[in-house]
Amino acid sequence: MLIYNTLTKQKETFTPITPNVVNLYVCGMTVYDYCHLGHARVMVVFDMVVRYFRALGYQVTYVRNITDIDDKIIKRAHEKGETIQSLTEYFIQIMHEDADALGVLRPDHEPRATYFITEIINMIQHLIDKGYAYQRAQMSDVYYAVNQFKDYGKLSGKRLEELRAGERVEVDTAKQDPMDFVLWKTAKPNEPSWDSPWGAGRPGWHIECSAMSTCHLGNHFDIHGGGMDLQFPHHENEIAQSEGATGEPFVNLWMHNGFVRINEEKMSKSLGNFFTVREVLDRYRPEVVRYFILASHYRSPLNYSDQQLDTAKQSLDRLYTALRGLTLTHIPCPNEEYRQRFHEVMQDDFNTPEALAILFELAREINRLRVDNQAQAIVLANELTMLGGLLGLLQTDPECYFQSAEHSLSTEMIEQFIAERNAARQNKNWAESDRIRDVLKAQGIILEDSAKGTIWRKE
RNA sequence: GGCUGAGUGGCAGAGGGGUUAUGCAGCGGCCUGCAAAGCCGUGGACAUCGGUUCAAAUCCGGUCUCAGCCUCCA
Repeated sequence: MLIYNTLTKQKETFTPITPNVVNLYVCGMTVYDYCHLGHARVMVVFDMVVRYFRALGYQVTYVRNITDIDDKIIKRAHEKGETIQSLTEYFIQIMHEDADALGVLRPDHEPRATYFITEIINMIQHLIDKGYAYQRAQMSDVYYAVNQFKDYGKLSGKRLEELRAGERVEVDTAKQDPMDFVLWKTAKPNEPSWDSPWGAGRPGWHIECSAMSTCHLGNHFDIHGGGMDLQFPHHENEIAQSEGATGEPFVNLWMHNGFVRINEEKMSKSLGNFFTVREVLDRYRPEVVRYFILASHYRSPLNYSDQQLDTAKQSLDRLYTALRGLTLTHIPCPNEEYRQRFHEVMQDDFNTPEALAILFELAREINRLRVDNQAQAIVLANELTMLGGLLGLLQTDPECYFQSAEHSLSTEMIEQFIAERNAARQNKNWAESDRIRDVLKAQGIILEDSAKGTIWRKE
C-alpha cells in the first residue's frame, strides 16, 4: 500500500505500527453551520480510505472529532439567540444526516471537545511543566512557546523566521513570540467556560485534537487526515503540542485532501462561494455526489459545477445500466483480472479515478456478454457490484436506482401507458406509439424497447 | 515576499521515458418500425523555452499562468 505522506512529500509504503491495525484520526467539523461540499469531500474521501483498509483486512479504528466550542460557535449562538448546546446539537444531527445520505459510515468515535476538557487541561499542564507553554500573568491566556519545539514547521515546510517576517496581524503583546498560539483562552464575561489551574476559560482550537487523538489512539498512531488548509497552522500545532507533551512521535503519516473549488477558487465559508450538501442533494441523488467526489483523486482540486454533476450522473447511470436486468448470484468471479487491477490502482495512493475506469471496462464487458452469455455477464456483474461496493457505490438495486425517485406519474400509470403503447406497436400504429413515448418523455420517463420487452427509467 | 502543488484532447479527469486511460460530448457503422440503451470503429492532448537521452507529454532547469497556505476555514 503506497500513500502520499505530507510530512515527507512523497508516496511511502504504509507500514502500520501494529501489524494489521490502522489507527486513523481525521479533523472533522466545527458545528455551527450546514456542511458544505468541502466537508462532504473530507467525509467521503476518508470513508473510502477506511472502507478500503477494512477490505484489505486491516482492523481500523477511525476517529473523527467534532469541534463544539469555539469563537464562531459562540458568536453564532449569540446571533441566533440560542444556547451553544442547542446550536451544536442541531448541526451535529444535520451533519449525521448529510453523511448518512452520502453513504459515509460513522467513525468509530466522534469525540467532542467539550467532553474532553479534563484531558485537554492535563495536556496543557504537561506542556507547561515541560517548558513548552507559559502564562504571562495570573488569569490570562496560556500560550504554546513555539521556539521551544525544535521541529516546528516540519509538516508545512515553513520556517519560523519566515513566518515571523510575514506576520500580518498586530503583535499580541501577551505572546513571547508572534507565532505562539493559544492553548487556553481566558473567558470573557458571558462566555462559556470551564475551571482550570489558569482560571476559567476554554481550550484553544488546536489542543482539542491533540488531546482527543492521543486519548483514543495513543500517543503515537498511524494516520492523521484532514483538508489541505489544516496543514498549517492546525496540524503543525498539533504536532508541536502532542510531541511536546508526550515526548513521542505523534503521527507517522499525514494525509490531506484537496479543495473543492468553484470557478477555480477555493470553496469556503469566508469567500461565501459554497454550496451546502443539502442544496446539492436537493438536485442530485447522493450517490451521484459521492461518485463525483471519487471521480477525482483525493489530492487533486475538485471543481464544482452543474455540468460536472450532470456528467457524474451519466457516468453512474452507465454503470447501473450494465447491472440492469441481471440477477446477481454473489458467487465470486473466477476471473481475477479486474479485481487485481482494481487493487493495484487503489493501493497506489487510493487512485479512485483509475479504479472507476476499471469499473467501466467491466461494464463494457458485461454489456458485450449479456445477450449471448448471460451466465458470464452475471459473473462479471457480481464482480462489478463487489468492486463498486469497496468504494461505497453501486449498492442500490438497479431497478430502484432507475425508478425509485419520485415522479409525477405513479408506477402503475407508467406501466399502463407502456401497455397501451405496446398494443399500438402490435398494430404497427407507430404514430400512437411515438405519441405515448413522447408523453412519458415529457414527464421525465425514458422508454427502452428490447427483445425482452419495454423497460423504463427516470431521466 | 516565503513555502506548497498544478498546467493533458470540446468538457471532465488518470497516467507518465518508446505501446488505447476512463466518462461525457462528436463522427461513421451495427441493432431498432423510429428511438433509447448497447456494441463495433474513429478523430482529437499533454503551457512554453532549453537540457539529458537512441527516444520526453513523462526526467532536469528556466519562463509564463493558475490555485493553496503564511489570518478562521475541510
